[in-house]
Amino acid sequence: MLETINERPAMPAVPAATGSITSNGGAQKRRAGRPSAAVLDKSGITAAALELVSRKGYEGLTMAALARVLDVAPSALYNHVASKQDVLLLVEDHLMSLVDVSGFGAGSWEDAVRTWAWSYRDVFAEHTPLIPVIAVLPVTDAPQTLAMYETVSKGFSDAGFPRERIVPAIVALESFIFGSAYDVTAPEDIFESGSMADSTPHFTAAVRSSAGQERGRPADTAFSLGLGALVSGLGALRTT
Amino acid sequence: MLETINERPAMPAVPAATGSITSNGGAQKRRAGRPSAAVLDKSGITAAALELVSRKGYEGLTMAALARVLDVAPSALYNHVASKQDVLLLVEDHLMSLVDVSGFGAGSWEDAVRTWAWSYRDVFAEHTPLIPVIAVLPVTDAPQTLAMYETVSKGFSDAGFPRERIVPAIVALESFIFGSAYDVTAPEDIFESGSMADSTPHFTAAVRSSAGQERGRPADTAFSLGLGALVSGLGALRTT
DNA sequence: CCACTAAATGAATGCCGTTCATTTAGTAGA
DNA sequence: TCTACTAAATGAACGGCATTCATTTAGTGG
Repeated sequence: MLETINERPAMPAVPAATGSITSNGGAQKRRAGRPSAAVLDKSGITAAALELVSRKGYEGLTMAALARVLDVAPSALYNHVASKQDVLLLVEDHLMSLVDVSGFGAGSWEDAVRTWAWSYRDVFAEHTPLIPVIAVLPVTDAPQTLAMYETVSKGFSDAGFPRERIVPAIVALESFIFGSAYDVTAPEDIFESGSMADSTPHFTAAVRSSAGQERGRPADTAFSLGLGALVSGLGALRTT
Repeated sequence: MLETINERPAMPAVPAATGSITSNGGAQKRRAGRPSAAVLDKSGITAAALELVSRKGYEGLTMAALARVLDVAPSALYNHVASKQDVLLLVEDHLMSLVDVSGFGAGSWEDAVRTWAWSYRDVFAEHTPLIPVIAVLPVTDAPQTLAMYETVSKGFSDAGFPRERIVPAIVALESFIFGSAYDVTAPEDIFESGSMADSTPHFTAAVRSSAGQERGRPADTAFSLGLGALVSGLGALRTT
């Protein structure tokens, strides 16, 4: 019965951004002698990178293309970011503000986790090239990411999780979410065994059988199944 | 009590390879006029790529470097593979033969899944750049991968899984495994919130608390926790 | 010995991220 | 108003990358 309590939440998985790209957080200290009309700043670079990605995908996100969008020479970008990796970090942190954490503090812990997990997966399914970046990104450099973790941690704590289990539980859920985000991008026929079908009878039968019965995308079925297992398994760790 | 039944299996996670790199499966049809002493073939390219990766990592795996290892001009590689992506595919499929599926058919379904999952994660934790490749790789082109799926599918089927649930269950486990493989590569201090610690009290407390109590790598704790939840949750789908 | 062919060659191409000496243009203080 | 200072933009260059292609090399069946 896992799937019946684990349907996708009805709320939009990707609600309006809570963190808009307006400024770089006041970190920029205006000092003597500085020209007032800087063409570039981190928030502008972030916005341009996001627009470029949505139009051309991540292969289209090059420093040259980014500079062209901003009507600037490629080398000018290096006055504001240290590397292309830095640009990816900016984008990644912004995306974290799109993840829906509104369920924490509102309803049950289970519902909150499900809403969070679905929207988290949906956001990064569109941005899988950033997933390797996240794995290496120290949260210090990523205020929006840190804000998300704070909200989620509080939600777990309030739900009765022992403090020392909170981080491992979140990490386990995130691992599942990132892997599932890749899964969304897989071609539909990825499991067609083709000419070797004869030598893999069990697998071929399983593939055919699941393909027949599916409502919606295969990736959604697997995500729903795994998320249900994780929510009930991890939920059992609560002490209250 | 999840963790007590979910300890890492005592068996070596990465046993001796069952599939050695010896030939290209007899796919090469010798025809009239062909010179007998070809310097290159797919298995040789795979072995060289693997050696290169283990010595220099994936940044070191370039077509030029690969050609140098094989004592050949870079362009010569293109007589045997269509692209660098093709090389990655060859490597990826070989790695699948290193995943330990010996538990299926031997002990309980739970133990078999745990052994498989730990070794699967361990193999790809050393090869995270291949994870995006797997997501797009049709199994047709990957005989070792297909062989693994066949063994695992049979294991699930014999354990009493309804046919239509087998593929989604495997996909859910794999998603968790891939995400967890990234987690292994994360720096230890990735969650140090640094100067922003004051504004994230719950998260900071959770991080400190888990860091204190950990036996072994943090990634292992999270993997153990999530795997336990998945195994018990998915195991409940069995009908016998 | 010839005709054929798989395979290796090496030069060239185009794109990439990045560097750096130089120029531009605004501002604060005299 | 002039001068000194500085952040930011410039454009040419660099080295590395995957990939292409006309050409050469060297075995083999007829």
